[in-house]
Amino acid sequence: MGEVGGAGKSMDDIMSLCKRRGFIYQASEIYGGINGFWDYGPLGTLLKKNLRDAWWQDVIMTGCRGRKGPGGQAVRVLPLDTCIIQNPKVWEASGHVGGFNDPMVDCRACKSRFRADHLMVLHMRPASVGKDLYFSGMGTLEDVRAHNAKKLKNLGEEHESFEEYTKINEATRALVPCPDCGKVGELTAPRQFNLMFSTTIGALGDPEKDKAYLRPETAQGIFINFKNVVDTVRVKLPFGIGGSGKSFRNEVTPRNFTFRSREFEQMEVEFFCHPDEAHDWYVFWRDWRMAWWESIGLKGENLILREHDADELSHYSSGTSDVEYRFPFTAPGYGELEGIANRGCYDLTQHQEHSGAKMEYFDQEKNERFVPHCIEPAAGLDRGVLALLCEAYTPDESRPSKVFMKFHPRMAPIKAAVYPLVNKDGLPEIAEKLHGELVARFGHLGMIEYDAKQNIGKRYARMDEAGCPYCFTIDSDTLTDGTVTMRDRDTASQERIAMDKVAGFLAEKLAG
RNA sequence: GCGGGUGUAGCUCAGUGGUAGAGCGUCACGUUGCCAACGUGAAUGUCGUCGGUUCGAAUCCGAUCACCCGCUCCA
Repeated sequence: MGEVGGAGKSMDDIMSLCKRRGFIYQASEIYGGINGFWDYGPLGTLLKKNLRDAWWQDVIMTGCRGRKGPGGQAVRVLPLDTCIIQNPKVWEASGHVGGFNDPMVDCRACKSRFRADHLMVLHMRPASVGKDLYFSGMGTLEDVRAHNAKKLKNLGEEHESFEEYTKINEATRALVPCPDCGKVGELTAPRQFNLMFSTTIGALGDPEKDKAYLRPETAQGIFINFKNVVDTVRVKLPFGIGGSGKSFRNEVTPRNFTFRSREFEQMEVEFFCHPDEAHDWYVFWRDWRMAWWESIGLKGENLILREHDADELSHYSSGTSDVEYRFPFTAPGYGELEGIANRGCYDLTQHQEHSGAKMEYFDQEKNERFVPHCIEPAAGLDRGVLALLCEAYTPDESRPSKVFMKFHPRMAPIKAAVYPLVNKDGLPEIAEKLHGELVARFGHLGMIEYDAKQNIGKRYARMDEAGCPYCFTIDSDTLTDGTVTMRDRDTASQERIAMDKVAGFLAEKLAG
């Protein structure tokens, strides 16, 4: 059954439309699927491309669409395309290898989580009790005894064993109490949490010795090339480096359609500046990124900019905001589309320490040497696509399709459709000519549909579900006065416009 | 990872042990000509997968996979 979210839309209905119209398919579907992976169909691929292209155009190619920076200067962002696989030391420096590599144990009852190799189990069989007793805690034997002091008070000093939870067999684990809540049998088996996908380099590679990782974020590729860019491109601080690409995370629980996928695409910028300017640039990027998502059709109360509380911030960040969208499955809450973080000099410093390469920037005018600070606007492309799909989905009982996809024209996979009202009387020839002209001019932006089959209502209805914003229909009047019917998706209204004005009309609408 | 639910045609679903179904969509032909119209016809299925019970399984049992929901997780 469809769960109706805050936006009043059913995720089940959206998913079924995505399949039906070729937006998104389950990956490896004919083999039963694969958890956490999704493929894009023809329309979905175009939608995703349009969103990615808009980001490239607006962020990289036109420097925030010409918006002035906090000091009134033009914003410069350079493109970069780095490898999914890098030297594993990159991920040691970034902190992705390490902390989360240890086996963990969860308590199902109180939800506490413990390092399995720190969790110790004390096994006793006191004569006074005559059966097996188990106690748990962290640290040394003394620590565990102290932790369980009350219970151990009258049980003496003798014990059968004292060992790591990881060394204990499954049957015995069921008898061990949680060190926090004391409930027995609620602890899970030790589990390895490694959110990075690993792979082996070389056809004869050793799985351990030649181990490498698929990147969990594109950002590190930018940091490790910071010096290259500074040294080989005539560029001065402040400036950004950005790009888009696939990243991979072994999510504990892939969920919510494409929202939390194990393979996903990011659009990230690292914007480098003087430490004193970092906060102003953070505010700039935060506000502009919010405005950008609004500009492509995510508006109103479904989109919010949320500043992180102090206790949410990473230890190195002095400010982080999320652009969040209220998806049907998060409502009344929100899900993150993009995080804008003031990361200080953390990343460059980490790489400087781990690699030994100097990450300092020398400002000749001020004769000042420093490690730049960095603002990171990091967006999820697939999440953006999902938000566009959810936002566009518009139930409408009054129209034949019962639903239409209200994409912003700039995002729409199909930009326009050209139809002869009837498939005779010379109309197809005129329609095909107009179609050809529109393809030549707008084909690089999206599909231009042509269809002469079936009645016109059916063709309009199909375009409603595909989210095509404008249909142009050639009829017998076109032969005499040169006008065509422009049918608007959102209002289903019709208007006659001169055929030679169609391209100009479309150009204006698609500009965004 | 835990708990609950679901899985039959492209989509929505019916089918509780005995020949695989419906509506919509798709395609063809005819008619019509500005909103899935009408008529006629057609194509489309590893019944999620594997195994078991049975003379016989979409149906009963077990395992497994996938998706949805609630917790958890999201460095």
